[in-house]
Amino acid sequence: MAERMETEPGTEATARVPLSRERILRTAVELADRDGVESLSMRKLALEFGVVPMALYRHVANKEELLDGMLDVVVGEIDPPSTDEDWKTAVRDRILSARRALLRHPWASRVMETRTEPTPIVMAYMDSMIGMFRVGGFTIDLTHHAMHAMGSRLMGFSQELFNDNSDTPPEMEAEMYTAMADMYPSIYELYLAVSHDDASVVGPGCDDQFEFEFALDLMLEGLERHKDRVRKEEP
Amino acid sequence: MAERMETEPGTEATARVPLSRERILRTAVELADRDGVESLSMRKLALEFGVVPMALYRHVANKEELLDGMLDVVVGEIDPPSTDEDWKTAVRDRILSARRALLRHPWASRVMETRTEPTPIVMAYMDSMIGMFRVGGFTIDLTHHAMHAMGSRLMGFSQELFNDNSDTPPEMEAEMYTAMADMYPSIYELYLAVSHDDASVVGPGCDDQFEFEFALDLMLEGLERHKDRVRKEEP
DNA sequence: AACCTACCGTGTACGGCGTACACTTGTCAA
DNA sequence: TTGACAAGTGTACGCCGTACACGGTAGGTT
Repeated sequence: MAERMETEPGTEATARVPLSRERILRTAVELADRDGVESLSMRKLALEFGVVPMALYRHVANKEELLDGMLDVVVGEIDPPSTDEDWKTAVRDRILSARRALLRHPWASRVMETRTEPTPIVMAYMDSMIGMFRVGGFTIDLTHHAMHAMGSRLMGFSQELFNDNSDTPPEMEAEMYTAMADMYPSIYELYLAVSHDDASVVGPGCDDQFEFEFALDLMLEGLERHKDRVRKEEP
Repeated sequence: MAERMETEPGTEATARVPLSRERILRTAVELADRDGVESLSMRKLALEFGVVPMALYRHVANKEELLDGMLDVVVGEIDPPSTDEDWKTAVRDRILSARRALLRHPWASRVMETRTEPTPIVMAYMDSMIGMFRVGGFTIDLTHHAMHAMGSRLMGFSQELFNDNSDTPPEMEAEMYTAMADMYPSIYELYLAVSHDDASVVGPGCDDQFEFEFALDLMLEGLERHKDRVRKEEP
């Protein structure tokens, strides 16, 4: 229905917009954004096109390949590296761009975890990231360590370690925490500190973006020190 | 069959070892270790006990709760914090213990990603980790940032960023990389450096353990500097 | 005009999954 | 003896991914 184009107004003759790998991937991403990747099935996706499930298999080999393709769409949204900045801000900006892409598609990081082989597009992303360290003056060894060290941050996310998506209302959450004070004293103490420190954050809770950048800068500064150390040792 | 106990030799009278939440969780962990968590199903798990699938539901509410319980088993294998060391080595040791637990059960980190709410056991782990920073002299704010910064490392793993579990033999892998040299020059350069640097590593490839500790120490040193900086500012 | 050939979507079917719900069976206290 | 309760059973439902044989349609060749 939604996928028909009237060739002439008032005519019964209609033509489907033909399926294509691109269209399938884009729609799958939208569906996952809207309803969550868990509920994405080949059958529902086909329904979205008004088409029988097996029709999709002309364009993607199977569901795994569909997921790979969806990740490619997301990775494709990451900005290319800037060329007129020092390595540190260039890497920083790019990683924050990756993070933005993955926040737009919250399922993506979880799906990324399940992949065993990178697609060419992901490979290209890694490659250019390695290149950024290299032109920044990193030795190949330090670049290697840096890539490992950045770990998940390279893909623009780090565990939010239980993203606070609970469906409990805030006032009840406070109650819950005070009830836990005996059992988990340190968590409680941290909760108190964070929830009373409303100055820097809008409302109680923590500023994920700040935390992400804190960790990122910790790593970047550490890497910079390593780099300079190596420089001094081989004058 | 395997789950029967002969009460008397030669007698047909046999008694099942009764099901229990503990036994179910342990067996599920073994099954996931052996065949991968993807292929773990309630039906196969029941089969392992020679029991009908629905029997399991007397002991675990549903599959989600089963997975939660399995993670609890894994987290239960993490050593408790040592009390007679400085914070840095204590935190370091504990995280490496967590990493060992998660390497023993490679499915665990992936499943952890899919959880939305922590179990009490995971909460307790977090709590005691927070406590380690606190007794180490961290302010509550810095502790907060530290917990976020350690991110996945707190759970003992960081992305291995495409664990090299490919089923291609090593000699073909070399070929593959050289074929990719034009497309991904930086990856190729890195590959060359790593595969020729056999001195520190047994065989070509990279020493994941070394990389993990490199990143870990980068973070710990960065955190230490932050801590000392705060100290000096408020004498 | 007749026919061949590719391609692309269809229809049917299979085996596997999680789990709801009603049932039997075994155990033990009253 | 009975009756309650817990533990395991059997059946069934609605999902899922996808193998496989089929039909229709457009374009090129004869």
